[in-house]
Amino acid sequence: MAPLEPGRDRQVYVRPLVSLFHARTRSRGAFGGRLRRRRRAVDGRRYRRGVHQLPVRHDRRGDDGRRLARRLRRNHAVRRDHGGSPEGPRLARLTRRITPSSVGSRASIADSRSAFSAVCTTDSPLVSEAVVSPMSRFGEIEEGYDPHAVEQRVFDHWEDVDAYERTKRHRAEGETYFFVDGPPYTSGSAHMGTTWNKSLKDCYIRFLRMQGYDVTDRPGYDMHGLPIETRVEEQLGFENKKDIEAYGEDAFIEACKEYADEQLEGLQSDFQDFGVWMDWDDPYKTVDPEYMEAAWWGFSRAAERGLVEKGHRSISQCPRCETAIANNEVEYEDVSDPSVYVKFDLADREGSLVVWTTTPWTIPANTFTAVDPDGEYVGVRARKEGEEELLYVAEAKYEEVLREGRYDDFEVEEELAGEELLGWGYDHPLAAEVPDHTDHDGAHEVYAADYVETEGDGTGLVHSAPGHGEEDFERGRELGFPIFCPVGSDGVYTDAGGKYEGQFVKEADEEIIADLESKGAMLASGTITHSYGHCWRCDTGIVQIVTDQWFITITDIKDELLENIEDSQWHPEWARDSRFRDFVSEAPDWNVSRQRYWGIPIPIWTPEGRDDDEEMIVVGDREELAERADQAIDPDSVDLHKDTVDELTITEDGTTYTRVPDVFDVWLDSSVASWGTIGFPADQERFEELWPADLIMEAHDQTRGWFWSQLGMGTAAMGEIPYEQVLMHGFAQMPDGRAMSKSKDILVDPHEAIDRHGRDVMRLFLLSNNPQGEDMRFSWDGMETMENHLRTLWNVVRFPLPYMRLDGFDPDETTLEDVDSDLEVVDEWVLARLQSTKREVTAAFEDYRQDRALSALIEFVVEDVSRYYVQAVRERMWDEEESGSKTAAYATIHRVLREVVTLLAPYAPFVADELYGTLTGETGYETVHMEDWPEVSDYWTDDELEADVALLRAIEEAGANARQGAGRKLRWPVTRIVVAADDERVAEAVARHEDLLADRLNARAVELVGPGERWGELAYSAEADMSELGPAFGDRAGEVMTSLNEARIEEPDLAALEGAVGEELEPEMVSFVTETPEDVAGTAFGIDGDDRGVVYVDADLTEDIESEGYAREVVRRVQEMRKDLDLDVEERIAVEIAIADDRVADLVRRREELIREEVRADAIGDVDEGHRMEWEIEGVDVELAIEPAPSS
RNA sequence: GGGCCAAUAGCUCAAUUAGGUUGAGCGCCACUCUGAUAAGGUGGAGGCUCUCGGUUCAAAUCCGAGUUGGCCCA
Repeated sequence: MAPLEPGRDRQVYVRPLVSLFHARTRSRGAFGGRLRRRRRAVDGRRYRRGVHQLPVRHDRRGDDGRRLARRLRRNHAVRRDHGGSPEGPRLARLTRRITPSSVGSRASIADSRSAFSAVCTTDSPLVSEAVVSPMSRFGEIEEGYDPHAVEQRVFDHWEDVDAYERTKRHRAEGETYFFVDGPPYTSGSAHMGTTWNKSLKDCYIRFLRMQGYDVTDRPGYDMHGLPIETRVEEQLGFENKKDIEAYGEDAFIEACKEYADEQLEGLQSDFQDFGVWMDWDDPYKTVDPEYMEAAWWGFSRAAERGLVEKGHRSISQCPRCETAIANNEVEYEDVSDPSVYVKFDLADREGSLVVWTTTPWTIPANTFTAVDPDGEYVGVRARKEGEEELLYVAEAKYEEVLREGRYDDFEVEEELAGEELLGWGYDHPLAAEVPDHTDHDGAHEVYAADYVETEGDGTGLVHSAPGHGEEDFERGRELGFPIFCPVGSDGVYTDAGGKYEGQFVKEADEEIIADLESKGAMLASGTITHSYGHCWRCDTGIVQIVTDQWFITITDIKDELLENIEDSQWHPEWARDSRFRDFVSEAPDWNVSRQRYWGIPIPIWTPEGRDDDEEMIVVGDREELAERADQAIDPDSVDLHKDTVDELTITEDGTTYTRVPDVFDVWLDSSVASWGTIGFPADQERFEELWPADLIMEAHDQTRGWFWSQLGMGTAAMGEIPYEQVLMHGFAQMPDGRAMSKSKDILVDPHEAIDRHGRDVMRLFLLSNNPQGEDMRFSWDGMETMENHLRTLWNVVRFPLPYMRLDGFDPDETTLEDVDSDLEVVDEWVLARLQSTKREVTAAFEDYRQDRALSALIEFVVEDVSRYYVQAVRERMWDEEESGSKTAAYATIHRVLREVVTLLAPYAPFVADELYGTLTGETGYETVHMEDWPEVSDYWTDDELEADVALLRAIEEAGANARQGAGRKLRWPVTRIVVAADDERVAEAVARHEDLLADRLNARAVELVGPGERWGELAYSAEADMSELGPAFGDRAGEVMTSLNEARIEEPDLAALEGAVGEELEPEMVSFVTETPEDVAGTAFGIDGDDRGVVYVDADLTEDIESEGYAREVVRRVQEMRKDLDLDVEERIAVEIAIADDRVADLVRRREELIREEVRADAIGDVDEGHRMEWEIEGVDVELAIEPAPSS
């Protein structure tokens, strides 16, 4: 790692403090004997002040002025009125003294600020610095969290300090980490799924950088392929390939490039706008010659291994695009198609075979009929309209088939096994219409085939046309048949189609059905709705035809592929083991050729007049192309697209080779990303250093896509899987659980999410979702919640700043270690919680569960820091006197907040950076993203203390509950609370923190009933432990539990309980529960579901308590009236109190002193003018009036 | 039609590698607090843990069959 940037003397390095304390172990044991514990190292070493600080001073020069100016600008723009500031009395007082009458206008605020600073300089070096630089550490931050304002400022700041470049340089010497970006396809803008994907990538990259890695972060774009071609065709108003030819290949390719570039710009700016830090100046593009060369290289390696062949195969063809498409480009949707039952008349015997098909247009190419040799078939004698026939179908299907044929009646005449049908001959039903139909030896006979199901759809006899289907094709080849396919690449019958020549196949269906009917070959004809394959781009129904295509024969290396899978780790694991492996084992050879234009040209040259794979030349890179091509080309500047390379020929040994016209399947482009992204094969060095990828992360649709294509190419070319870790996330769904769909306009636009809540909030929400395999359901509520959490953090950071500023607290001069002896228990506790939070966050991150890490962090901020710690230390910070305790609180909260914003940085990079800047000023890095990931300190770890405070908090909570149960508001003191502790630990905690408990529960006294002791007036019942009762009582366990729950006994004694229940019990089976007397409210407290004791609140009223209670009621109302008048916190007033009830009036009078003090009243007496209100307090009418004191 | 994953409060999720009386946050309602205030506290309502079977003294959890949703394959 490189803490100091070479050549940058202005860099201040703050070494992470925690790391120095690894050797120290903090003293253990439950609360010792003193409230404040003194920390001492076990090894007995003492630590000198400041020894951990590298005293590198900041040298203000160069572009620093710019930063300063920017910060000044920012600071002044956000200054707010001090008058109503919630920063506490001390600050308000000071401010007022300086600017007695000028609060409000922006100019006067600026004045007041420097005046204020000047006053504070006498005893505060930090504040004196603030005169020079108002926006130094602890500069004021906005009163409310405004995501958009923060984000705009941080964008500016990043630009000003070159934050991204600086952060990368900062890690330049770190261990390399090779992340590969799965290239999004450049059509359309970023949707929520893409946004989630990039946010995840950004989050992990930032995390890895903070851990010290030099992370490869080159983004990529997938820019070739049919989707862009079809978009451009639409724009140009084209209908088919002939239009493209007419327009000109060169021009069309250029148009595609322009379109892709345009789309790329949109994506680039979106991703940058989301706060994603990747190398946007240098993305890899699949259309760049350097990248295309990587594909050529990979393909040529596969060819060297003998894995490239040209094959006559059955493929899915899009008749509009006139190209083969891969199986995984076929999309299935429900359509209505013909459903016909056709009779094939048997040649040498009575009767016909009945077959079923939804594609009548394939009947002309019928070559044989398939049966399941082990299946059961029947011959059925059927009658209709006086005519009689013998029909052969599967036994399981005959009733259904005959019903379809509307026969009057029928009977099974013959039962026979499938194998008995083998070899039966029949007549092609359209022999006359299609004269070129197959009629070779063995054609039109019955054969066995494993794709036949006697109980599936159809008749159990399968019409087989090897020219129109993969299975039929395979079987036809096995049988040694020539393949008959009378359909061209545009889905139109060729001359081999006879009568149907020139017709588009789907349109010929009708005529074929009519012809079959007129020949009496049609048993039944209807329609059916079923799912049928369509072109993924233009939605045209595909046709199965046989053409010549280029393949990578990955089935030859299937074992190697499956082995290589083992070298990758997937998160979640099942994605690899239950899903990817299945997909890979079933994957057929990869058809990589497309008869299109916008793609990487296949680098194969074949001898003129031949186009097979016998004597092909496969070119591996531009260098080789330049060497072998007949034409002169410059390898550095040659563009490798089709329009260029089609012209090139190669002549060797007297033979001239021409390029095959096809381009690659676009999936092949991204399959080479792991080396294409690092400039291989041109750049060997980086390849050696980085390859294979350490991590990739994409959504679950990529099992069939990029996860697979990379495995295929990596294995074919390199013999290895090109990635090690895979994080497979899910899809973004609508708030109601529907899939998002751009074409149906069902979506939540990330830009809208940003408009409503900002980038940090959106990222926080996205990243709070489980990234492993599960879909993310978008939720505006969830967004709102995240914004609230950030607001809480904002307020927490904002709270201590004014006090620190006033006291000139310098976290570098006064570190946590310096104030060790002044730390109070609550400080030690929050530091301990910080350690366990870091431990949890880091572990979750390393387990690829950043969502769990985030919730641990948020819980710490909201629950522990905001709701507890800040509450607990407020009064210490308000203290005007110098105090060790106050300084200790400063040091503590500073450490906590600084680490919290650091942990938050990967999630909410904007707000984390701004808060970090405020906390560290000029002494930190330019950006939080350069920080090291906070380490867990053993020294500050204290699991026992964490557990203890958890107990105290539980007691407090239960006490508040009991209070409410007793009907006594917190404002009214109670005489005492009684804590019945179940164990020694609870008793210790209470004993030591009686004052704290008394204070927080507003009790005059705290009594402790230790474990084993009993508090009088309590009854007991029992609670059953079902894990004990179950085995002991078997099926009566439930019944015994019920009687236990209902039992009431005076002593928590097993014998008494046995008496009450009438069963023999063991001590482990039950725990006793106290039943509170009526005049006392009790609430059980516990942790993690385990009861640890009970708090009782004695709500008995005494005159003294009533006196204080009523007085405080008056105080609160006066305070509210002060607020009505918008009085300054310090402003003195006069108060008039008129109470309708004499007794209450007397009680209140006893506490006049308290009232005067609390409401800052000089006098209690008559008020003439002023603010007057009537109140009802506990049923008593009270009239109050206040006015500002005449001369204060 | 097949494979994988998911299904627990209105919403988002927990429930500790192998069963033991279902929990949290957000939202909602009521009360409360009023020097973080577009906050804080307490309580409440809200669940045949998707359905049906099975194993077991005992199933949200294990097994089988379905239903719904998502992805993938045909």
